[in-house]
Amino acid sequence: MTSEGMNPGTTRPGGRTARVRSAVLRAAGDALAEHGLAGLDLADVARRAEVGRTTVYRRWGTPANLVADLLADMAEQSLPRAETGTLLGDLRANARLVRRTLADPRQGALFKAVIAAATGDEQAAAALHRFYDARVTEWEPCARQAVERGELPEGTDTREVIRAVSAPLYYRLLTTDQPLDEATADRAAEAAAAAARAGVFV
Amino acid sequence: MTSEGMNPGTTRPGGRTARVRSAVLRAAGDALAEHGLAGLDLADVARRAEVGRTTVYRRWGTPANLVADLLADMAEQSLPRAETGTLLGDLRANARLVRRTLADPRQGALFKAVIAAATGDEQAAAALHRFYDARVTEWEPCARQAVERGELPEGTDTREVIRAVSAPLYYRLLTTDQPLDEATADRAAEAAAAAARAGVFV
DNA sequence: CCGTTAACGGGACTTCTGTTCCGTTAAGAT
DNA sequence: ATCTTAACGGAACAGAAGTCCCGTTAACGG
Repeated sequence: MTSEGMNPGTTRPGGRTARVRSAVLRAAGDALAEHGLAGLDLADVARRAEVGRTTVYRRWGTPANLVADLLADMAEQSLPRAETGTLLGDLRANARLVRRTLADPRQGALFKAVIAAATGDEQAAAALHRFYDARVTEWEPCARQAVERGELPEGTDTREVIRAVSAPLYYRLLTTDQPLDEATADRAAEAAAAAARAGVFV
Repeated sequence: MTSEGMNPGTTRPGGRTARVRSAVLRAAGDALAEHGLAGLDLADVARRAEVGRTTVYRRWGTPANLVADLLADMAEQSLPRAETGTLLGDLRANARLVRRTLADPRQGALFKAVIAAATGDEQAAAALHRFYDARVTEWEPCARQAVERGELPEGTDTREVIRAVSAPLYYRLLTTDQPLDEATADRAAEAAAAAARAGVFV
């Protein structure tokens, strides 16, 4: 007796199933970047992925579920952090990386869409939080090393320092029509460094 | 000859038309707060507002347009700024106000939904930008007075100081599952003040 | 290599979103 | 107060979104 309440893709995850998944996720990413979350039509995704319409409905069911799976996939590819030797140097490298990602037309649109999905669905939100957790974990050592070097006060919340770098960039992307240029990124890094040095994050 | 390409509500904006608009916007806000953007059904909004389904489709057409109109309405009610006499005091008051708004279940959900709408529609995005422009304009004098008092360096971008306060709060709301407590708000205000004093925003 | 059956995919079917039509109500002008 | 017609609202209609059925394909175990 095989358990019945099992969603498809779990018993035989390899071969065709894996190919379908990656094709669908790629297609979903493209569709999101082009039309945003509101324009995400599962039938359209199936067509782009050259996969049966029924398959997409069966395995993912809703746009939000599809986005959640896409985020789980994105969380696996982490961007390696910098090692410049100074806190400001490392934070600036991080800020510029984030800036470049958000300013890129395809990636920027994709991130916007994914955030939109997370605002309306618990599972997508959880997936998004895991994604950013992974990113912060990758870069957190920059701040920890700064504490060890004596650049930052003992007891600093190092993860919060990393988040302080990204926050203004995302805020600008979402709430203004101002461009995300490199000067903005550098300013974000400097602001985070200044606040951290002042002991705001202890 | 009356011009034909005129959308409804422009020639006779008073009386019934105005009542319909405010009822629909209120209903749209409720629906957004409850089900988020994805669950925003125009038929449902019409039912809540006790208004003809056809009317909603004719005057707004899409969820994004409805959100854009809702934002235009929200932008008119601005929250009065504080006057504590010090930069940190004013920024803290602002941070706590933003925190309270975002942490409130109804308002927080509404803001999330509205941001989601803005990520996928140009008009909604423009309306959102105007909304935040209005908010920043209301609070910008706090930073300007700090410059005049000598608390901040000459040439500081005062609007950017105000934005620096909100950014971490929105970032936390969207990308983490951590609670938006008052300590977080105070930290955001202190970080912005520290960065501004260090001359990051000149 | 072969057998079992998980997962896929095409097509018919159902349900719901959004449009059109047209009669009714009331805003604004005289 | 009266007239014109903008705007509303119910009902019928069209089209798309999503589900179900069932035959086909291929993953995994032996």
